[in-house]
Amino acid sequence: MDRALALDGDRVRAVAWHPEHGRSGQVEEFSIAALPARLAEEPADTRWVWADAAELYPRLLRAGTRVSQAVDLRLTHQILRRARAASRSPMATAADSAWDAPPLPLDDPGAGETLFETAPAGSLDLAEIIAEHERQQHTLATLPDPHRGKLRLLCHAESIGGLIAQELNHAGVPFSAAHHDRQLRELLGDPGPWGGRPSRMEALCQQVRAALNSPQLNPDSPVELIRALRRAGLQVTSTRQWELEQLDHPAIAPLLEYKKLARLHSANGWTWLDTWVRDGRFRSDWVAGGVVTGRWASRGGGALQLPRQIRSAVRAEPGWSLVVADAAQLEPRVLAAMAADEAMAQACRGADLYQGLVDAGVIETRQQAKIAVLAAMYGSTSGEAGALLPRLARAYPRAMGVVESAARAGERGEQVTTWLGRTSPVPGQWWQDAQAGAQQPDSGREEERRARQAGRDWGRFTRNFVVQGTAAEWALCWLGDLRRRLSTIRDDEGAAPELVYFLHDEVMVHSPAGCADEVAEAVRAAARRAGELLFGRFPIEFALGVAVVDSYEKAK
DNA sequence: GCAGAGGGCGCC
DNA sequence: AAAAGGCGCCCTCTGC
Repeated sequence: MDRALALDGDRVRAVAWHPEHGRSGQVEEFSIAALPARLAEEPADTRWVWADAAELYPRLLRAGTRVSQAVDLRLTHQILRRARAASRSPMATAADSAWDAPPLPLDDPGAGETLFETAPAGSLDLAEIIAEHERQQHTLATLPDPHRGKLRLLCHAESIGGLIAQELNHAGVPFSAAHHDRQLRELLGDPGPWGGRPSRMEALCQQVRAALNSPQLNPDSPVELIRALRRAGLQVTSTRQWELEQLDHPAIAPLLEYKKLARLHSANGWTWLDTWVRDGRFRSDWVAGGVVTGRWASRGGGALQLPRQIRSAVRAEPGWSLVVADAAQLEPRVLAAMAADEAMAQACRGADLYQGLVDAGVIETRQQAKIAVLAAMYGSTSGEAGALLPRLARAYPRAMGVVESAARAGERGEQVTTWLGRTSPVPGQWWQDAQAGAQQPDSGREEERRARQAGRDWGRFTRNFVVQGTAAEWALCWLGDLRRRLSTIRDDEGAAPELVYFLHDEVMVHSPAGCADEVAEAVRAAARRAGELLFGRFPIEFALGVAVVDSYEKAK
């Protein structure tokens, strides 16, 4: 049984909704404060339906209440809306005019194509929630097989992801501010007295100024820096690390060191620590489905870019462990499975796919295998990568066929879909303009070049979209199934493990030390389940690295 | 004084 | 030497 919830000020309205009979029962109304108790009365298999997990779930979590499942209408809408619009998507074959009915209440009038391009819409009332849910369920129910099953799985997993994002926000990553502070002082020196440069950075800055004979130089300004370097006789076109590394000059070593520290200072220095770390937890705002490909995003704190340099400050609490797991070479494995490429799947058997390619005699060295595989998924064609691609194409024509045809579709401006049915956006106006420009009677070589370039660029995007997006689907299923398994694990004292971090193909669980091994096994079991959910009996292995550690730095 | 663009770099 | 997908965030600089 579904039960829809709507928030209206500090009141909650709820009504039961049966998937086959439509709405049923009386509308109840109660205060927001009574919601946790009301949820606790409901059978555990109730599927809640709400506009958006971010609206209600944080309050429930603060009140100590968790829900096992809840349809997130916003996330589901996002998937279905774009799928419906795509000409070659599974949705296109569904005879469903209901989905064409615009504008849906979740849409902000005048907004761009995706809901995420706009500020969060206001909350929906109960009638709107029921109507939206009915439309979504109807759309899903009328799809032909196998799209129905796949898209249902995707929407379900996405909604669970919406819950998990809020649960991660609530939990936070265990983080030792004292340890981080010690590390900052070691690397950067003492913090500047009035927000100035820390002492080691200041010393390096002076060295650079002296070596370049530019006493006023601000090394944070690329314009000033290029000017000063040129004055010193160095022909530079940018201040990028790789370009500076090529130069032979006494200013370069301290400059590179300075830039490294400046990055640490601005991105994860004391200001960051004060802003994002509180009570021993680093808290960001996770955004499930925040990226077009289905990957997650984060708002604030740079949760998805936590530098390796500072990961030693991520520490389990005393008596607890971190169970850190990452999926090895997830994207090429996903590609092998979605292409049903048995030869490539054979090379995936083992912890190291790249070595698998070497052992299969496809490519000579592991390094070359890595370059070739990344090139296949990202669409690079030049240099060493380009030269290696024909080897892959000969050995694994099915897998290469999948990414090649996705690229060709993108070059034509068409949309592509992931394995479960997430659809890529249409190229923007700039792309249409470039194509139209080359069609004009007076268009010249420059216009044609631009159109071809835009086509190739979009082809690289769609090529990567199918792989990155399907990998995100695998990871979402992995995460969702792991969450279910964790809910039954406790140590001898009744303490429960909790998910605290998710990074595309990597998860972290903060677990009582006494059940950490059980958690590690759950992580492995969830990965196997994710593979089955997506690819059924197709024999593809998703190798995991799993570590039980006290600090994140020891995980890899 | 603020918004947005671009450079640069961290993560996958 | 630069290349090849997806991001977020900080800094500087520009333009209003």
